[in-house]
Amino acid sequence: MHSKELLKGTLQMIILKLLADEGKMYGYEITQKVKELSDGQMVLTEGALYPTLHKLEAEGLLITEKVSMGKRIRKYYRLTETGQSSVLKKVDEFTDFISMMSRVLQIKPAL
Amino acid sequence: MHSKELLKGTLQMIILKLLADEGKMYGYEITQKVKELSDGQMVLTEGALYPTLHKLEAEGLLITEKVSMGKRIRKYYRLTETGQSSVLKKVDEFTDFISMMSRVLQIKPAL
DNA sequence: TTTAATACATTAGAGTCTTATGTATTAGAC
DNA sequence: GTCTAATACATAAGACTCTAATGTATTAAA
Repeated sequence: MHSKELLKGTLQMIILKLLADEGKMYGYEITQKVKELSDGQMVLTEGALYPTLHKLEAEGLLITEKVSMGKRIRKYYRLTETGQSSVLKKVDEFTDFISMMSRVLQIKPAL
Repeated sequence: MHSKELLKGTLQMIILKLLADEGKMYGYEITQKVKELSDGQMVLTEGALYPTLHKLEAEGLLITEKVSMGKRIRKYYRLTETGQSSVLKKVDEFTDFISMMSRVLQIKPAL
């Protein structure tokens, strides 16, 4: 399945939505959760994930907290208030996008 | 609504699906049909449309037919057999994408 | 007669992702 | 005990797709 192009523009929303549901997560945990929820269909690459996390942090949607697990460091991410309102907006936009696409393609996707 | 990033990767499919439904169309007609079906929400720009049409033609999914309307020339596009089977595959991939995203985001979009 | 719509097209640049590469720790298999 | 896979972070070059800008030309309508 090379529907990878369809994933463009969804990564920010996925990260934000997962954090909204889970409270706080670290990068690697996000990749595993996405893999689990999609039954292995969707695999986030680090080259996409980390730059996106850093960007969302720089934009003030996320804040970080470093936690030492022995010698290994985990960087937990959490939504800011701005981030919380942003999730709602992005998910709404996505459902609007789906219904628009269904109309343009003239299909009725069964969920 | 800046959900424009979500549109990435959907243009080829939209063009192919419209041609599958309509038989043959010319570029400008496609932009108008998309605008109509999406109630003005989706506007194809020429910079995206024409390169994509040319690419699909080069890949053998479309064939063209030039028709003179007085002094103006219209270039009609039509699916090849390869194009026809490609549409089915791409639309299937899109519905799979939607159901996968619904699971990952843990939402139930109402259509 | 001038503006908007029709109709084609190209190009520079932006944004997002993939692929490749790098470092280091920890758990488990043999 | 040692090697491999999994865990955990990160950056960088390049590909791909789109936007915004620009260009040419015809036709309909105000």
